[in-house]
Amino acid sequence: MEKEETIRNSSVVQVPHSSSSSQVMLFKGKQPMVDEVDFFAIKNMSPFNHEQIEHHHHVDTCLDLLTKISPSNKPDDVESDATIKYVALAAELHQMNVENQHLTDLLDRLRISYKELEERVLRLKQKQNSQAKTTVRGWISNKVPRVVSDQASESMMKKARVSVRAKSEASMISDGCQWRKYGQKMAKGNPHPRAYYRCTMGTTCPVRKQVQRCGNDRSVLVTTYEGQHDHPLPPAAKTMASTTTSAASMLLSGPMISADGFIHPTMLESSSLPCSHNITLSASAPFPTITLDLTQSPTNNSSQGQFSLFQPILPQKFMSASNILGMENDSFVNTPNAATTAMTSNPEFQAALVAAITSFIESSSN
DNA sequence: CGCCTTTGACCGGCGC
DNA sequence: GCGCCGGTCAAAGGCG
Repeated sequence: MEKEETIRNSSVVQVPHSSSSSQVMLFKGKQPMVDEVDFFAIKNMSPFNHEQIEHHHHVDTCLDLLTKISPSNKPDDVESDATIKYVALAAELHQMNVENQHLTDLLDRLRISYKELEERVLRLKQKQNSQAKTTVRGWISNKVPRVVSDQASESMMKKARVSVRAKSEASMISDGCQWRKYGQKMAKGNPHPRAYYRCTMGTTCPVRKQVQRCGNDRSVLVTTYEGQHDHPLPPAAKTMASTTTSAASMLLSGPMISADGFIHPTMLESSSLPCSHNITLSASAPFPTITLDLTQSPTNNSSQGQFSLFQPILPQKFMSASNILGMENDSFVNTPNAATTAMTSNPEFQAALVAAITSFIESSSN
């Protein structure tokens, strides 16, 4: 009750930011007129480091919503409509705060897991080196499991796939890119053919995608993306590229790799990640695949669930996942490694991605 | 004519 | 070694 009262008596204003996104600031008590707000003063009042706010672009998730306020500062009736919106926003911010805590915990566990895996790889390398020295002419038996090299890891990164499941009657979802079909095959276990496309927006672009209807549900179109674009993209395509690239990076960044060195798709499932049912992982050979399931949503149903990906409404929705991470810029597609590194280093990525997708689906249903 | 799709052939990886 | 399978190639044909 105390928390709810606190939220009701809090106000939120949009604060212009240097980037394309805007900041949401929460104020205690009566909502100030925007003209009266001294943003620098507000930032200085924040219990958080000023520079931290500037760099993280998501101060909203860090605000303390539990602070008590004086009853004399309740908003009056004239402001009730706006207050309702503020309350909704404040509640959302609080929810994000909780999710942030969950993800922080998850990140801690992943760090531990990564550390253990790193040590294991190191031990295996040392063991392999010692074996090579003791073998005639350094010959290594192919019976000895080979340690994945850095080059192999890089190759694996390129081979990582992001699969998007969406309800659609169209033969192909619109994702803002230009594609050329170069093959079609019948895949085992699915009565529907699988079509192969390559990106034609760049002469040397390595990005490919496969489109196939789900064998169990014909209304579900499964689009699998592979590779990273090597050319500038239009905004709609950029949002998709950033989403799939970061999803692939998330896939390979370690969440599903445990201390024993093997991939465990169930790790995310058992984690505290919110909405984890929307993201599934496949460790099946030869390529690791992350699946973003857009067919299942609390507000989704069979009659409203059909949509085309990246209609005009979508860029903003997916952009929110990029914006919240402060990486919405043109250089992104040309610096995938840096971008994905930045993205995976941010524990809020998964929640932002899921939130963006969920938000889009909800918008499509309305 | 250029670009696209179609479709059978071909290739390489993998399991038996 | 062989067959299966996924993925790609490239010739042929369609379309604007």
